[in-house]
Amino acid sequence: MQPLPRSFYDRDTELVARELLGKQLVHRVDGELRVGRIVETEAYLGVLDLAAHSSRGRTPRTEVMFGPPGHAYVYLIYGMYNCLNAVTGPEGQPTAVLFRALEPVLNLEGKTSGPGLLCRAMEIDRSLYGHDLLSEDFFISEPAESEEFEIVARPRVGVDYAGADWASRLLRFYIKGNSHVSKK
DNA sequence: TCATTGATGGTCT
DNA sequence: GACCATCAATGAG
Repeated sequence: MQPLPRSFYDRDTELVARELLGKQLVHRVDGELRVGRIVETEAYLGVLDLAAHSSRGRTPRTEVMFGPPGHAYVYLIYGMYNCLNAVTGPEGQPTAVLFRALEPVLNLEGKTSGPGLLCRAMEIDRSLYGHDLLSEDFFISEPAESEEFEIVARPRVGVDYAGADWASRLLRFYIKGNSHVSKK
């Protein structure tokens, strides 16, 4: 089990969002590995994407997205939940992929069918902001054995504020038929 | 099953 | 001061 190479993330964000499906998110906490299979993602396309935090400009919060790919963008939402993203694309292009749901593989307790819930189960919070995903305690890897699956594309969740054009784009991806996907 | 609402605090204006 | 890439509880039907 080893991290995906940085070149995996340094590509088109929509492609990375699709290819992250079926991969394994790994976090080592207190020497114990927590592992989940990624079953749902969303792509955020940067400065032009009015649903993306980075479209509001470079701020302390969005800073990491302007840096090199393969790093974690973690933010607090609604004062209660953390959300995890992987920074994608070349340095200077503030694009990222949001992790929306996992299928439990190892040492996960509680629900993982939502971006806030999966962070809670994986024990991911803002202390991991900017963390390199090519590290030995927090990374994404190929699964031990891969299964065949179909990908479904749908509009992203909770981004109506971005206007009809961006809110309706099919930038949410999930594994068809998987019971851990956050919403039908 | 669906629509509504409260919790709770960082971020940006 | 307004908004928010969420979730669970509530109540109506």
